[in-house]
Amino acid sequence: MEAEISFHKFNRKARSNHDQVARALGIEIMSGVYPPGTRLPHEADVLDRFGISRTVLREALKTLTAKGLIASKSRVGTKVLDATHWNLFDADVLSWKVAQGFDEKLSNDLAEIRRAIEPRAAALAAKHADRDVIAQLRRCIADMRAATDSRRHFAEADLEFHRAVGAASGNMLMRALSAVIETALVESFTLSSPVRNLAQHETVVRKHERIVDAIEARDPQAAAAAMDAVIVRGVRGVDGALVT
Amino acid sequence: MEAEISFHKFNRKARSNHDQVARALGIEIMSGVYPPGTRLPHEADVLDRFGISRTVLREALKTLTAKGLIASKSRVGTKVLDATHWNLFDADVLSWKVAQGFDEKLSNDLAEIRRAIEPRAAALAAKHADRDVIAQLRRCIADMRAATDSRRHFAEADLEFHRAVGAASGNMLMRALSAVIETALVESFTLSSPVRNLAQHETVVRKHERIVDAIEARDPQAAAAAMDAVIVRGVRGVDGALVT
DNA sequence: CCAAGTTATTTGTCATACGAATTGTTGTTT
DNA sequence: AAACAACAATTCGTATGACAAATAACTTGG
Repeated sequence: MEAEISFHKFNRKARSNHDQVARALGIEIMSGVYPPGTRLPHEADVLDRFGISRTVLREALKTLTAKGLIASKSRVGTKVLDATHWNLFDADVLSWKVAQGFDEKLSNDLAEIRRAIEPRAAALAAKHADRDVIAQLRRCIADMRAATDSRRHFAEADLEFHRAVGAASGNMLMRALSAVIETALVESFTLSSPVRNLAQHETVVRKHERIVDAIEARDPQAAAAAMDAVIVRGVRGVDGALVT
Repeated sequence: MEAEISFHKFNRKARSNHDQVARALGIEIMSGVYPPGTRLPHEADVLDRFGISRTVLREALKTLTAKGLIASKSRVGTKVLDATHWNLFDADVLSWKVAQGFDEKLSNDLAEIRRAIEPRAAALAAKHADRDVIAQLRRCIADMRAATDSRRHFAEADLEFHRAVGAASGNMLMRALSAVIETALVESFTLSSPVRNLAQHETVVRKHERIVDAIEARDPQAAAAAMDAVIVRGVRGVDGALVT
């Protein structure tokens, strides 16, 4: 029980009790501690382990069920579902996945999705972006340029830009998708944080600027191309891998 | 007698109590009965309304919280979150959204996402699809061709094909995304089910066949183009709107 | 040996009580 | 009178114990 307490302290957001339990179990499922098809320990055991009441555990399990990780049946127990059922586009699930291990495969998969979604979002934004949206994008660029001090600050400004483009697409689904993906990327930086020099910093900012220029010029194809360049650069770059 | 009353409310899975409550509240939130920022009724009122215990309600609310629809704080109550927080790529949430009203906007948004994701998934599949995957895709085609009796059968075979392509991409995230989107499309058919004649049926099947041909020929660009053609045809087609 | 009924186990639901947190109120002080 | 601080009320969070429902495993009669 003491071990669990110390584990909880690593939780950044010390939220309510069942959220911590859900996160702990979620990460363990991702890690393969409980492979798909197997059963979780009985309620009593988990209760003992975390030192919580049954109410809390059941709410945690309900959260995991809602996110597609597990399914409970009477008598047979709660078993871990196949990975195909996991809601990977849930911010929490993706966060757990990243926390469990941000390997190259996941990194590539994320990049593929980005290359599929974001250029099209930029193209859509170019079609019907009003002055306010463009001003907002410019502000994001300014924030990126100003964020020379901390790598985390830059990542957050970058995230904000890409989220804004997703929102500017006018497509609810694209906005949601961009938001989840960018959040996962930012979380991954907290694990592995390579260094970045100032010259590259300015280069990356310029590349983002070209996206806004294309959107303002109402040139969908150019916007898409500029966005794709930013993502590809991020993927292949030795330094800023996955940065943009 | 009473089994046929609801379209797909209890049609799908007459699951446990809290799932029904969660679904009911979820659809109401989508419908704007409780706009973002406002508070849900007090626990006591909802308890009364559904005639359930507090445990069930709390598990239902926990489910909605896990899907990003609501957030609870002590003393202030549980309030509906802004639509930006909703996990639209959760199968349930998307299903509720479709059940609430499948308007043209949502239809277009879905098509945009499909045009972004699926061609790239097909291209990836063309890069590294083995014999088994191709055989599976051929089987899906055969199912589609055979499904001349019921419109629903055809939709399900179609769904299976697109899901298989998503899986064949080798990208976990794309597979998950395709699965959610296609499921939402199939659900939308249960609401509006236009008619389809045999000639068009065969045309659509042929178009799908071209995708598999391109994948088998390991031609990513052709695969992407063929997939895009299928989706665009579905969007613009007078008859099979959104069918694929 | 088989089949139908029984039992045991595990999740699902209910009911009640108390704790924690926050906000509105009220009383005190300046 | 105004500002501040202590308090109370309200609402969610957690704990606890009991019972219901469902089903896998067992038992028993044929």
